[in-house]
Amino acid sequence: MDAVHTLLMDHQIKPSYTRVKIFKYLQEHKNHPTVDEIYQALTEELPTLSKTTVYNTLKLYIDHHLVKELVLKEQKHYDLITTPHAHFKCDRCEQLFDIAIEPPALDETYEDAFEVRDAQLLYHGVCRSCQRSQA
Amino acid sequence: MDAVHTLLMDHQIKPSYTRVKIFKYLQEHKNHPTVDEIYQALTEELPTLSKTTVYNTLKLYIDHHLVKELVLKEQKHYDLITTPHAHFKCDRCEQLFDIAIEPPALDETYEDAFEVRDAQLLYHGVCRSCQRSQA
DNA sequence: TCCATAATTGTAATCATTACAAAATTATAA
DNA sequence: TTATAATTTTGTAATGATTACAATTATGGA
Repeated sequence: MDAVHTLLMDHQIKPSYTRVKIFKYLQEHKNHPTVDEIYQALTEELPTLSKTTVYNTLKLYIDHHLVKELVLKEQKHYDLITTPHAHFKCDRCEQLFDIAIEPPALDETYEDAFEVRDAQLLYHGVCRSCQRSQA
Repeated sequence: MDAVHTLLMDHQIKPSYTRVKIFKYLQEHKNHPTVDEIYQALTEELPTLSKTTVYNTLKLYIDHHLVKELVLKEQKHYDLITTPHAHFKCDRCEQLFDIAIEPPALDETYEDAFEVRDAQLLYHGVCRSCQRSQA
């Protein structure tokens, strides 16, 4: 039995051929691939693969907390620069809240490898009033 | 003289009527508006305003570090869930690097107001090799 | 084998953003 | 002032990732 098979079954996901392939691709390519990269890479082995399937499968994994989506695409928002701070976005009401936390600075391990020009810290979840108004 | 006029001039930006209006809108609406919200709000006062102008003006302010762009829109990337960690994105070569820093937890001030389900910490800047290969 | 269910595909629609060229406005110099 | 140059603004079209959705295909059980 395949470890990926078992893992998917454990999460009530039927381990179809395509799903296993996509999962293994993620295991073997930890460089945060995009949908297009996954699609391009697998289309040789799976000539009938469609991009929609890649989207669907990733969504399935995300819903089951097997995969994380890295940079949420949404509209851009604009802010007059004040002090560094973070934001909380409610996934229900879509509201954006300011949070008075500064993104942590990079320590010595990284500070000569990367010249940081900006940092963004974004929390996601459910805000108070949406928690209350839940059925 | 208007304070916004002076501020823009200080940053070598000609304070045109439209530019001042957009800047003041941001000052008076700190709720992180989108391009569309700015456009919709100002289109009454400035009936000939175009969305392109809003985009252009914001880009100008961003380049002069007067305004910050809040959630960068780009392709989504996918990552198998491991431990919480941060990322560094090089603005030159577009590469994405893992950073072993955990996004800070929300303290007592916020913890009963927000139910956090996810946090993303993203650094932007220039990576080592791009710093070296600069003219 | 037949049927029901689920998985996969492909095309079209959506929508924020960008490119670009034309038009309008403003500044400059004679 | 007038002509000319430079800049700002506009509007339309293109781009490109993502989603909607209906059609097709595969799968597993009776």
